[in-house]
Amino acid sequence: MATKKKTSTSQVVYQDIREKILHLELVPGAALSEIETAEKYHISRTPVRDVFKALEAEGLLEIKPHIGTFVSLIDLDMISDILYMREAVEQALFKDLAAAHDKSQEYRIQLILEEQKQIIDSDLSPEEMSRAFIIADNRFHHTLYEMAGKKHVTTFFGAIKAQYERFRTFINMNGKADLIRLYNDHVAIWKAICSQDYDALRTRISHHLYDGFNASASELHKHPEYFKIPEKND
Amino acid sequence: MATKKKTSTSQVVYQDIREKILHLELVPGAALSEIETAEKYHISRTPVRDVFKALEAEGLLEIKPHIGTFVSLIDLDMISDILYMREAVEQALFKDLAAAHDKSQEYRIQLILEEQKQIIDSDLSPEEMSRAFIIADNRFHHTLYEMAGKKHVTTFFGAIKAQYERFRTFINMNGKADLIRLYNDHVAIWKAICSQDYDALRTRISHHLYDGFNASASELHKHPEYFKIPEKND
DNA sequence: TATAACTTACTTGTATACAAGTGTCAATTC
DNA sequence: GAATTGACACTTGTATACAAGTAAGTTATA
Repeated sequence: MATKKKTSTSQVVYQDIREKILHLELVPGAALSEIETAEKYHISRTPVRDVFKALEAEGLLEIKPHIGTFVSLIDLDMISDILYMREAVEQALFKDLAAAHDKSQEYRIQLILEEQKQIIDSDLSPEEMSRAFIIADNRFHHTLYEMAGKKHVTTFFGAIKAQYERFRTFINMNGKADLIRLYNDHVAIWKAICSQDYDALRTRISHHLYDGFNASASELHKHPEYFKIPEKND
Repeated sequence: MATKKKTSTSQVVYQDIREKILHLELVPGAALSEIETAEKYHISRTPVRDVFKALEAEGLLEIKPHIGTFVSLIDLDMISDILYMREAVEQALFKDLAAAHDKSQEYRIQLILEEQKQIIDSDLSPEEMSRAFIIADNRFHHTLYEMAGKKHVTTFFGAIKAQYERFRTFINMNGKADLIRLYNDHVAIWKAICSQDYDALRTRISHHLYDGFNASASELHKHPEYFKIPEKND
């Protein structure tokens, strides 16, 4: 659903544009032309259209027929709902995992946590560090899903998480302090799962996802044009 | 994300093929040719490709380059995970809704429940009745999401629910008895929300989604070729 | 007869010309 | 001068020819 193994040509273009959107090199609202994009990558409009359609399905582009193709605006309302769903699922799933905990699999999480610690302690540039940590962050969550026997949860959240990661880039929630906070959350969550401390688990999960999101309202005024205006329907 | 307002031509083809897949007129594993489809609808390959790509993104088609395009197999493992996520989200969301219940909005759910009752009591054919009820069923859930201030949850589940509805067609979980069971669940859930009976709410939700799914294992042998074989990786 | 190589018919991928809709801007008209 | 009209440049939508890869069937060969 999210992972596509198309032909290498369009695959490269897809990944490239996708990352440019997620890293805000292509800002929300920016116009993309099929012809210009085709010339830029030395391909024809056909594979470009395939890429645009795929990115539209992911919610990263908006194709307006006969008008143009634009990078979608960030929808804070949607991100809020995504985090809500993710918390609800992780509350249930991590609780189940704690109840049916398999010690023979502990090494998998410990390896990931160690990797995250090394990333934080490394001398990578801020950008490289945050990108490396995001990958390890996703692996932490997805490994827990898999250990709970719900590996398809990864697929679903992966498709919609693009929205959230773009927002995370915008508020620059990738400073070292933020990464350390996330790492400490991961350690605490894992410890709570192993020790079946359900109260601590619930508390940690409820803060893990939302804290960065809610602390960022002050950043929004810098580029209000990046954000979708909430519809005031009825 | 899920709802697309493309040009009418390809929109019609998209809806038509999508419904044929969901209603098992196009069975899992069946081959679809771009050229044949184009000739059938009197259009060219280009809009057909657009439709195929959209259905692939939805997980209903599988495009194998230079080999063919096939209706995806039903992945029971994935459906199980979908139901798990949906239950987790609805447990949290309906609980929140009960806690912050707004009586001025009760009429909206009551209208939907009344509509569902009329559908069941009508003299529609079994197929028409089940299709009408599924629409009203979706509206029930989605209205509750919206009342809880989480309307984007609808978008998210809508995209992945296609998988589940196809399965529901297969096991023929659309007999009058099933519809009545679903309706009674809806009434009970709504009553529990209004009366803030959290125990009853939790119990009803946990059965509402899973009961039909788990009771259907005996039906699977009829067409084992429709189902994806679980990968036994490591 | 068995096997290997090749022809062939099929698939999707790509390039490109043209159709059709949209918005801007200038010229025309009142 | 202001409003309207129309030409034009731009966009994506569509049709179609060709490229390239796959698999099966056939033929030739050992």
